[in-house]
Amino acid sequence: MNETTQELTKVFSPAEIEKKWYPIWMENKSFKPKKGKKKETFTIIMPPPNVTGKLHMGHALDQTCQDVLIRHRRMSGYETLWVPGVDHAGISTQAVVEKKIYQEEKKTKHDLGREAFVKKIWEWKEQFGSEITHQLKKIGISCDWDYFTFTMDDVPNQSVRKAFVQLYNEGLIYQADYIVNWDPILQSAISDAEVEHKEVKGAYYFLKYKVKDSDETLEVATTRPETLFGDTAVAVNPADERFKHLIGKTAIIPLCEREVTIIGDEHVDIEKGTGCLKVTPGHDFNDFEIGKRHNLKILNILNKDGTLNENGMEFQGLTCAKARKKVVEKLTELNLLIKTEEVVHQVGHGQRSDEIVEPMVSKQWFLNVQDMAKVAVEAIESEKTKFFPKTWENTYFSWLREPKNWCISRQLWWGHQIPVYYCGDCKNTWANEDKPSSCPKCKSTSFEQDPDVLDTWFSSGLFPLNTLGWPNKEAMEEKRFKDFYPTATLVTGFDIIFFWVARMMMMCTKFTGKVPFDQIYIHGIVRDKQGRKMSKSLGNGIDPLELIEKYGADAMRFTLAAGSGYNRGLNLDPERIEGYRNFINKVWNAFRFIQPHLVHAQETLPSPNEFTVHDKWILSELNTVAKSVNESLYEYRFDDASSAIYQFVYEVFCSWYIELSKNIFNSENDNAKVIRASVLKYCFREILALLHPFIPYITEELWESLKKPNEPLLIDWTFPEFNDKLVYTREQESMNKFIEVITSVRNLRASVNLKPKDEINVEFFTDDAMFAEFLYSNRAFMKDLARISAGKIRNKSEAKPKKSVMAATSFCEIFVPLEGLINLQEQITRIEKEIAKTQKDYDIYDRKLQNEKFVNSAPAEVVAETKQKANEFKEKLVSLQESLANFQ
RNA sequence: GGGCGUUUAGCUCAGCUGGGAGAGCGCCACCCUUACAAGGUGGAUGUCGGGGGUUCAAACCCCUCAACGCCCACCA
Repeated sequence: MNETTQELTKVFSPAEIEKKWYPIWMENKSFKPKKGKKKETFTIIMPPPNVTGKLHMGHALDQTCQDVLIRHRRMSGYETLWVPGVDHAGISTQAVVEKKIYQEEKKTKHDLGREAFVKKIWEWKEQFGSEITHQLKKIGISCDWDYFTFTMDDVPNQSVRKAFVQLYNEGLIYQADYIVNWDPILQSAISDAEVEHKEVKGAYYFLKYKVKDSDETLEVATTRPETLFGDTAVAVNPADERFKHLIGKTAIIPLCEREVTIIGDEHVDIEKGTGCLKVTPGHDFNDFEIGKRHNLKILNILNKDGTLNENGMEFQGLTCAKARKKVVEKLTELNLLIKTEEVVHQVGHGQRSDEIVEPMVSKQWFLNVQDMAKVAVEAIESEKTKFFPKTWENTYFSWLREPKNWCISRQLWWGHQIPVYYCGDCKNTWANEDKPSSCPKCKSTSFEQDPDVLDTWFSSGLFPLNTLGWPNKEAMEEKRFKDFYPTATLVTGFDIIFFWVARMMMMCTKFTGKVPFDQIYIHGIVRDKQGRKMSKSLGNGIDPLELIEKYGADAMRFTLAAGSGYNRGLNLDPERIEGYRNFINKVWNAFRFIQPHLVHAQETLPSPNEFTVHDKWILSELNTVAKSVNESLYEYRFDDASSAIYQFVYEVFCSWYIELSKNIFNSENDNAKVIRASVLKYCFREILALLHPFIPYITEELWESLKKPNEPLLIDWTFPEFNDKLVYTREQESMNKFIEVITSVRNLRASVNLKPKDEINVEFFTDDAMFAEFLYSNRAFMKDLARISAGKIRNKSEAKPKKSVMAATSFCEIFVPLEGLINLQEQITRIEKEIAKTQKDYDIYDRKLQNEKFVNSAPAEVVAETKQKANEFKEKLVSLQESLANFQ
């Protein structure tokens, strides 16, 4: 079947088009880097979705922004590379597979053993791990799949080992007994950043602590009475007159009757609580610090699963929550509980497990980030890397200016195992990139690797490097590390500025001396129509795959792009998607109109002396749009870019230029048809190019019918740019006047309820000679567009017809004689209203001009502009007033 | 407790370094006019959160109050 003669349906069907083009782009290698007309490369590293992830609106937005950018830069002549990947997501993947195995085999990971369990995870990954990738493809993303990187692949693993060993040997990675956030569900330490504080109802319990060899008792307030088994001191503020004299004495902890010293520490707030603090260095971050200052013993009272251990006496084996209840009961019994006050306070929860985290002291690996953080801060301060919008710097700085050393070890099995080895014979500890064959010190072959794995963000932090082959020389060569690093832009959400952006900045800069990206675009978070987060519990989630099925990927993409600028949220109303789907249908139908006329079109744009004013005007307008779209896309203003094109295609191209073409195609003037068809074709091709980054499928589909045989696919074609040869300011002005007058006539028709079929006579009165001439030469178009049967053009001084309806612009009066048809009073009212409105407009400017201070202090051009506006409204006002006088 | 942000038409939001308040959707009226009813033409709608200040001029700059949202912070 011949494409060009095939009847197109009135409504486009996205599904077929989408299915058709993705494989063609792939086959054509369009997603691969290619030298363009510009020298620079343009690289984006995709934030890798979790391997366990399901596509959600956040991904859709993230991917859309990146794809718009990459397609725009590709068409603009940069050598583009967009690297996709998937994250191994240590905790969540391990949890998913653990659950699955338990459901299917009733076995725990411990039943299987580490090796077998990890093998199971790999099997799971092979089977289900590419689901998210398939889903991403439906959006139409044009990344280079040959670069696809899984964060547990060989090269990333190598990069992690290399980075670790270097940091270790520099003394930046150290092992320490330190208080960390312990997740009792994961049974692993987690980093500070992975703790979320949530409001929880609790209570202050006021406890009685006896002072040894004294009648005095101390009143201690706590929300966690069950931790008293771990108390190793009681602290007061040394300046507190109430308790000063007790410092150095001994207090007796209730229940366990342990004797501890009463110490003085500045940390204790005299105003807060009772001014008297129980110190539990093993299970409280502050107390840990106090303990260090005073050399206190650390007592661990918890097991790894968060239950009390043998130090908990009779409460051993209970969870903290249960133990708390029992302890309170017991204290009440013993009359050691003074009172209880209910309180709502913030309690840390594990980001993944959603369980209360327990501060606990354990041996963990830490990365000293102090110096790296300084470098990362400096990179932004000196604008080596820029945030868009700039305000997100604050979030970045707030984290990096007071960095805490990063706890990088996790007690999991799925992840990059820490490359530290312990010699069983000489007790030597060392870090090694590759699996060693013997202890470097004593040559013993009896050694063990540290069982812990690294925090997932440790490997993510190296993603811009290892996706491009680092540190493997061959891989770097093959992946052209030198050409594509540093990358151009990072596109991501503000929720992972700490987790990911900061860490990439620190680590990548550390190992290469170069910042990983020139620019960082932070987009908003997709929320529902009412601005609420999309969540399972609210049931307000919108599934991108359902949207794609219902409206098409293009419509979804355009909607997301139109909503993305410098905002922090994108409240998605499904009705908007429908609106943009309709817009795409409009483009489709514009093509349906043009298509039959294309037989007349020349291969290239006609020479300027053959252009009509309409041609010059539309080419100028197109030029303006191309300019603003480019500017917007370099500033990540997807909203401005998409609305500029939308406006142009809908209101300028379809509503006017196509309408103005109908008269020509209905005429017998073959030459005019050739010119018009050629310009239409040129414009429409440019429009498709402008739209392509946003709505790639439909544009590629239509391009197929418009491209010359030797031309590439649209994805590989050229993005429109401002062309100073196609600027026709005079024609733009004339056309704007013409449009204003036609709108006025239509307005008049509506005011007397004329049907489209009813044709009218119109008399135009104008002293603007240029406009009069323009109007005369465009009279045929005026007739069609305003549905006029006959018209006259006269000077303003000539006599106006009686019994007419009238409208005025600043340069033209429009009269429609309508004897018998009009209600005189209605028309008078209408004109009076118009006069009032115009008077108001005029007054605004006139008042300014009356103000001497304005005339003297405002810039000359502002004054001149104001004068001109005032004159225009004055003219319109005079016309309206004269005409009203005529009526009466 | 600290920080950031938001408040503009019924809804979702633009509004760049101060110079006549905008868009989309929705709404109203009339229309199946030969690309498109997922359409056409025309129309209505706002004390730009409140109060003060700077300025010839404030949605925009400064101060202040209020409401809402987010992030960070040691669970007395």
